[in-house]
Amino acid sequence: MPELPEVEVLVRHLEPLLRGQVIRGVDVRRPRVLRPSSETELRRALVGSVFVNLNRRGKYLLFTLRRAGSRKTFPLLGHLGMTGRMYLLPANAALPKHAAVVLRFARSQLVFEDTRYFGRLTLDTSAVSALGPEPLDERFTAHDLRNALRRPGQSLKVKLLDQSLVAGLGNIYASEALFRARLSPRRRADQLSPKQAQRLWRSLRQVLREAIAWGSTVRLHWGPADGRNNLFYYGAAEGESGYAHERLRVYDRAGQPCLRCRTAIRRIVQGARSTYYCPRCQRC
DNA sequence: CACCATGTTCCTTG
DNA sequence: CCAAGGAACATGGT
Repeated sequence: MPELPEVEVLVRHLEPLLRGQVIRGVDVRRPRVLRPSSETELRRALVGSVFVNLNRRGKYLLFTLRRAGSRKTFPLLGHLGMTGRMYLLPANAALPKHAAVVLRFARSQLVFEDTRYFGRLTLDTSAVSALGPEPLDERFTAHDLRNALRRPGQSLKVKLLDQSLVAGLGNIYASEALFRARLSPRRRADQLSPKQAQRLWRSLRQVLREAIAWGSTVRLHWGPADGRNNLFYYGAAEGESGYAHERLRVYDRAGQPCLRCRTAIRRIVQGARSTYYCPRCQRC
């Protein structure tokens, strides 16, 4: 469930459900996702603690908890990796095949499910300090973006995925933002004019904001993965049939006509990952 | 069997 | 020392 918008929507959804919940038990089925925390470490910190709040930073979930009878709070860091999901189930519900960690409450349980186990749930929050600015923060300006892209010379697309420059963009929204800004993903990042940087800045924020707005209004499927792709990137809402990629204008549309000029969308590989773009609209 | 997949980190190569 | 590229992690879909 990864990029920034999905995490944001998940955080908004989960926060009111978690606040005040007391953790009675911790069930670790895949210790790998705790890295570098250990199972005993996590259990000792969490059992008896209560959820205070939940925030997002980049693609990370930041839980704040408090030990019973204490005023001091401590953080718990989550990351969904490529295939992670988090949701509440009734206390006695059966767990999915790829449940990685389960936090048990009196009447419900928080399930962290992750088929590929690339995600994390850990007491180590150090990764957050390496993140660049929040793209939707009002303090993040077009000038900041231009400076971030300035340093070495690399393609725009690859740079946008660098979480230390801007936090939260992933492979899908990086392509989408470049399409809207009409900038080539292959273009060197370090020589954008102020005007182009401004365009990219606006596009990037627009793409992320629209995705959050969309995910907030549609009824999403919060339960266990049912074998299909439940990402809201693809417009898969509960009770909806079909998976039209309507929301995405270029991603995964190789060979299809550009929505702006009808030229065939092209797929290239950059940094070992797929990039989609319109060779006509997105010139250097 | 082949290739692809929303992410991050570590290692090698130049 | 730095940047770029690749592999690894692990599972599933087409």
